[in-house]
Amino acid sequence: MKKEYSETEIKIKTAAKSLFLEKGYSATTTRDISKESDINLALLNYYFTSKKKLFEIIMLETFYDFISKMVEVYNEEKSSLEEKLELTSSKYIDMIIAEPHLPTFVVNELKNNPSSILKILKGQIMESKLIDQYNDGVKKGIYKKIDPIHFVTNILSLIVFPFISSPIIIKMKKFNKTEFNEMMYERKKLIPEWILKMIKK
Amino acid sequence: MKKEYSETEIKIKTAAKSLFLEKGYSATTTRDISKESDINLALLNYYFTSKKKLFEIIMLETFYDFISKMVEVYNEEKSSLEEKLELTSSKYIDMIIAEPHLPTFVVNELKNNPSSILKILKGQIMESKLIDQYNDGVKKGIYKKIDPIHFVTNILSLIVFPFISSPIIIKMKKFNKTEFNEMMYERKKLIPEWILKMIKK
DNA sequence: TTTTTTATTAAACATTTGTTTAATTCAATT
DNA sequence: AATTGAATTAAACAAATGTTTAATAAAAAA
Repeated sequence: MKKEYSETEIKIKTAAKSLFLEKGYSATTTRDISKESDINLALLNYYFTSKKKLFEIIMLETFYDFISKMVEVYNEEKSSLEEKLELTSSKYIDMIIAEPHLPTFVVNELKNNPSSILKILKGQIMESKLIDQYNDGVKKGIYKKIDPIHFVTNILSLIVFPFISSPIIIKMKKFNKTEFNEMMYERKKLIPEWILKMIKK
Repeated sequence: MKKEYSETEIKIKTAAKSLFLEKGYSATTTRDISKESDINLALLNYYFTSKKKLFEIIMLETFYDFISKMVEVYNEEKSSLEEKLELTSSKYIDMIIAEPHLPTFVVNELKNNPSSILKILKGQIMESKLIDQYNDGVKKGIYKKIDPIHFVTNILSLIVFPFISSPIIIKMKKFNKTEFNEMMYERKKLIPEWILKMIKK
């Protein structure tokens, strides 16, 4: 599954990922990538055939990393539902603070590159331990009976959307970036509490 | 404030908006717009000076429409907090179902066109009647005391993010588009309930 | 060392793209 | 009807862009 990349290939991929994340596919030129990675323009096609192929590789890897963080936690055997919520919230907020362009990139370029990339998702989330635990709670009568897709959607919404809409939030609150990040750190604790309130009877 | 547009200008704007929404600024060419609107290529610059200027006009109008829906409801004098939540939820979900590319477009192109466009927001939301009502609830001891930015953020997150991540949801649940829309109709009722649970002590 | 393969480079190529020009058509005014 | 100004058009232009070529340098194999 994994490919061994040469030093040059890694330089190209690193620069390309950074640029694609920041500006998107169309606004990034092969010359941008060449300059940023400090490699000759022709090497891009020599190693990756085309800009599009290079993009697809990066897109796949990035999306996989993005989803894996969730899938891993959701399928833990030992931890409780509450702990899974806390871990997800904490890990995702840290990850996106480290790479703020990540969510916009993922959701934005996703609609163009559909099924092939999304195959990763197959069953990994909707058949996870977390969903089992949620359904158990429903059976026990402590959680409301609603399609678990809402549950999963709400978690991701509360974590990810604030980053996507950060320019709006920053403007509304006259925040600087640090203050915005502090707001997101606050949410690490708040989101699991909110989610529990939402599902409890 | 409002400009009177000729028939040709409207044709250009309509086509441009549709394409910008679907493909974004960079991936849309002036020849695309010319073809889609069935007007001569040169007329684009004749009426709108440049692709960029045309985009800025459309961006501003679209963002204004997007925000106004919220601002209007949030500043109603008569309605209760609960009613405002229900109206916002209902109106936004209808609006986005009618134009599914809207949220991705807004959040995506927003990071490039910052302050000038975001001026619209100034005070309109954080100093709205809704926030007053929220703060009243806090004073009365029925709502938890948390920065109202979380309140506002959560509303928008639960409404908008599912649309942005619709390809993921559709894949996870093996939905078709109609089924996805039905899920969103369900959320019209659910979101206000959830939000109330989140803020109540 | 010689040969062969791989990696790297500068230049060129063919399209695409945003914009402009100059001519023509159309509509309104005199 | 003649004139003026606006609207529309086809063609051209210059710059940008993805990709390829052909030559050279470096590394590996013989």
